[in-house]
Amino acid sequence: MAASGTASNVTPFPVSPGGEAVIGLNAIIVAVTDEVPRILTVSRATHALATPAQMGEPAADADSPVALPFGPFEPHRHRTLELGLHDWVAEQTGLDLGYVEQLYTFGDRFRDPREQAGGPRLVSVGYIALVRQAPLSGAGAAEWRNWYDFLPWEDWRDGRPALIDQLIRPRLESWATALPDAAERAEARDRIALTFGLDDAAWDFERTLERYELLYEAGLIVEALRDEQALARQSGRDAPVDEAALARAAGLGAPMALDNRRILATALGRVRGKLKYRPVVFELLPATFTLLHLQRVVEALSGVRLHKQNFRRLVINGGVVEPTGRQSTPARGRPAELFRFRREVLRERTASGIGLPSVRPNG
Amino acid sequence: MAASGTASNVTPFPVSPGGEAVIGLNAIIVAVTDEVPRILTVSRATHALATPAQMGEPAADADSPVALPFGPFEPHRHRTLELGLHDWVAEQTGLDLGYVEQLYTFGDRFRDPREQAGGPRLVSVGYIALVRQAPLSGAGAAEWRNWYDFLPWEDWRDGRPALIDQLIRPRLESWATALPDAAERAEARDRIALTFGLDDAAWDFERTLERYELLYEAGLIVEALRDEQALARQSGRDAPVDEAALARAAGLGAPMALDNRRILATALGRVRGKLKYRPVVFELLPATFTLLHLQRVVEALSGVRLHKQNFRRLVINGGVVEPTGRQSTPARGRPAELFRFRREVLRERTASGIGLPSVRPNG
DNA sequence: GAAATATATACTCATAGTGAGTATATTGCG
DNA sequence: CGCAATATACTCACTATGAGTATATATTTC
Repeated sequence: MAASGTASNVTPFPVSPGGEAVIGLNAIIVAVTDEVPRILTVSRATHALATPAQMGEPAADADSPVALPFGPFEPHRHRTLELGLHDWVAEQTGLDLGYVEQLYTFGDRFRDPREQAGGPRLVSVGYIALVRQAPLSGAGAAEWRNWYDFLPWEDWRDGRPALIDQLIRPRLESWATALPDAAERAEARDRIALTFGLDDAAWDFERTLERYELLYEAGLIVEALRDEQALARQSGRDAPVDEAALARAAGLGAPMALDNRRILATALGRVRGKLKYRPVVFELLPATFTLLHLQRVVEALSGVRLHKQNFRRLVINGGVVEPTGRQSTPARGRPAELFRFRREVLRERTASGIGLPSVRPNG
Repeated sequence: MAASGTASNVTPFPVSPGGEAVIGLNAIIVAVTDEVPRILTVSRATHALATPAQMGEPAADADSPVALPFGPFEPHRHRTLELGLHDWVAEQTGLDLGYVEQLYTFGDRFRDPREQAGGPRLVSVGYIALVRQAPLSGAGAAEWRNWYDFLPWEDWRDGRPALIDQLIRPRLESWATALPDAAERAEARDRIALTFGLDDAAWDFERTLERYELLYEAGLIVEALRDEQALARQSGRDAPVDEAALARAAGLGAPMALDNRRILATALGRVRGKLKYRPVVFELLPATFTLLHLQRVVEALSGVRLHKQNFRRLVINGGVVEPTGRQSTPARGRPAELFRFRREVLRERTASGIGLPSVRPNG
């Protein structure tokens, strides 16, 4: 408003008549190494838009939350949103993104806290990129982090994570119990069991966003407490910091700047869903790989273990891979045949993904 | 640039440093009546941003292309993008949107031709809305149009549409033949057969965007000729209107303003994909319905015919619907039982959609 | 060198799901 | 009544899936 309120005198285009908005681009850059799904993060100090100094806040200290790579969208330089992303990711990290896919556009009020101080609405278009390796360079202080550091309840490869029974379940239940209305309480308990695969409900590894949102809503997440704080402070209300709640929340994964952890949850769900019906895993693998290697990457992303023999059958009979004739040279055990991705399937069959089983009640 | 170039003097926020961009919202509002999938369109004259008069062009005449409902995003009024959409759709059409889902964010250069004349980049966040009925009111001159008016090659309910063999195939093939490189030609022919289900390739009803993009790339679509014209004119090149090509292109569906037909193709693919794994059809149906009614709606959207007995089995065994005990009163034939949607499945099973078969080579 | 360990690969088998039918049941209508 | 039109039930072959067992080929250990 302040900035472009006079725009209508210059051009006939209505420039955000209801106030100002700026467009940014967020990159969720994914790689899998050593059976760990990793995402690229930047320290908040190097985060283009969210530098605390600009807000008059104290500069980012050691344990300031990390953020997803972010860059402005520059219409004059870039023909498309995706090309814009490609360019500044290359500048900041030295990575040349291969497979890129639009994730979602995030535009909720106060997702950038500076909006409370009269700043513009920050609308971010999020993109998922799948890359092969992890040699970083470039201007930004980027770092690869384990995806499950931020969403630790999502990794069921070693069975149901202990923190679900030890921390999440009791806290969610006491939150549900504290709800005013009886019907609301019942519905909340239902929702808890279903989203987290408790009792006789099955674990659905695609419901990542629902789980994050439930935890956020119940105030069990650092970001939820932080945002509540900020809102209270803004509206002049008394806002005592609940140190005990903060300490508890710290056990539920590492926090991130702004709503970046929500974006991460959205992205994980999207990637997991896509695995099932499009052969996207291969973007994360080298040109040749063993079937176990392929399986481990799928497991790392989906967060569940798969039946080895059936996985093999699925992937071979599906025609998604073909043998190279060469063999791996493992440290121990029998060598395995090296396979390559059959690029042709990208155009052939419609549903050529990597099949994933539905996980039964007992994980 | 002109408008908010002084923004940095007022606030510390980098407002589109690489030039200007404005955010808009596009609504793809879908209903199915009389076995016809319909989308809500507005005449371009009432289109909020794209009024030709604002560009000094001649006012919209009778056969000016229609457009998707469009509205600005007003950060001050609206907490979220979706709520903003909800509000101006209600104002313009009187519709109260129920199911709404974000589709995609479109931000390519020159998607609004006024950008060539120095206008800002128009970034549009598209939303799909599924609604039940079609009583229109409100300020805008809105109208329900058959979705397949714009994408006539997508409706295979009566077998492969004649225009694929009569118009699309020969024109695409002569386009492919005219390509300079031999490898390019071979690849193009391959692509044509695969995207349109020719020869021994199967028809994949989800590849709607690929088909539109192929037609656009081959210059067979009115919009492609129009955009090429505009670009040529802008760069000062000689731009003779190819009336013959335009006349031919008119046979391939009704054109739309801007890139709205591309948005429509994207949306159709999304809806078709979603039918398979989420029970979204019911947003388009009344509270109770016969199984045939349900099937016809699915067929209308997917564009293919389904096996009645198997559809019935799938939908009942899947627990997606439940009988009401009441019966329909048909004009002819045996009355059918009325069913209702089992809302519970939204929370229960993960994959409770309406199953769709893969269509075999001979449609 | 034999046994133990680790991994790869082949094969079986019960069960569920899918595609394509046939058969039968109800209605209105001439 | 006989017919057209629709609904509903049931069959059957085939394929896909989940969960195993069995066997092959490497390295490590004793």
